[in-house]
Amino acid sequence: MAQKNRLKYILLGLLKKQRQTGYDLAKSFDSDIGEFWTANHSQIYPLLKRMEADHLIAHEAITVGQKLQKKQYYMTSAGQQTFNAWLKSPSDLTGSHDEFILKLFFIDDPKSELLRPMITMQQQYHDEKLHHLEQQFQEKFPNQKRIDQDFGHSLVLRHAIDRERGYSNWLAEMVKTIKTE
Amino acid sequence: MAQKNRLKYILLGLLKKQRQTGYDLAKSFDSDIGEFWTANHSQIYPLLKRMEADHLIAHEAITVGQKLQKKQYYMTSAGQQTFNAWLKSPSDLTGSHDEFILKLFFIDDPKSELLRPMITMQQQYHDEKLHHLEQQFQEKFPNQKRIDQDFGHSLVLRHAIDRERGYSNWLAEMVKTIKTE
DNA sequence: AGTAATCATGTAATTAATTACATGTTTTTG
DNA sequence: CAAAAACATGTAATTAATTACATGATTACT
Repeated sequence: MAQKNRLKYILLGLLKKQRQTGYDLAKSFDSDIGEFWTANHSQIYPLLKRMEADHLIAHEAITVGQKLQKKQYYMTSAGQQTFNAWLKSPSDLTGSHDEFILKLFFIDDPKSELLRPMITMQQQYHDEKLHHLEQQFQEKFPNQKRIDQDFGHSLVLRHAIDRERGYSNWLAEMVKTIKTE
Repeated sequence: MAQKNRLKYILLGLLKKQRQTGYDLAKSFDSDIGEFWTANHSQIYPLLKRMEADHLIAHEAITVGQKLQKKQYYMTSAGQQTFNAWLKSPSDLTGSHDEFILKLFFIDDPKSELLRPMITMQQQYHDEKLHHLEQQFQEKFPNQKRIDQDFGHSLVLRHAIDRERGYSNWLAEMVKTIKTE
């Protein structure tokens, strides 16, 4: 790929909240931000180096225990600026790649016997996903105070929930459509 | 990137409908399939060669006019099998990358003055997109007959429209939320 | 005290995808 | 008929991202 390197901005955004190590940053993709973006440590470590060379971030070496060396990264003011500029820039919307939709596109026969099992599988996935997201929201935002503290995150989660509901409804509608056909 | 090479299956799916050239295939991404996937000719031509080497497709050379050489690609039975196996396989859902959502995630202050212009921009984009998609649907599927002929495509378009409506509603809700805050 | 899990950081090989470079033919339009 | 637009096919350079390889330290558990 030769994408837009959005990971750079994610790392900046995460470092803005608190200084942390590459390991910590990588972990974020297992939890909160992982809900809608992926990255692994082998991509993160080299990128952090590059970003430091570009003076967007810097690090402080910390020794833990006897020998273990940690690198606490933090944002520079140049990084701040770059990040803010990104927030204000127009967003690229061409990245939505839903493989199921893609498959569906190629089913030209409404009576195809492939359709029903495909939809069932998808329903299962999205139901689970919806349930998971709702749980996440309750866990992370049980009250208004928490929402105000991490507003963007709450909006994104809410959006994800909305999206899953829409998806589920659409799948259910589809089942009805092919049932009568 | 090292993605799942879904383009391979797209090309197979398109060739299944009719034999065509790499140029024709590339053009598909400017119209119908371009609604939700991107690819350019410099990616397509080499991939077609590789797929032919793998015996998923084959081509027939056609001379147009005096000199122009076209390559009409078509699916082999092995290609058919590969394509069908893909349709039946579980779909990878990790590819949804909405940059706006990503930005939103990092706005932790509900009173941030960045929020409103960001949303306005996004609303404009999605309203246009919605309008475009609705037009597309009317153009391509004016009656039930057309829908039955290209069922999957109609479902996908309908889904895209649904999604845009959901997105617009969510954005509108968000505006209300930040207005009162 | 031993061991498993987690913390912590990197590199190498491969593949996917974008942008730019490069060339020539045929058809349409003024 | 000349020019522009569209047809047609490729390669090169670069960047992004995944998977696998590689190593070692610290903490938690039994």
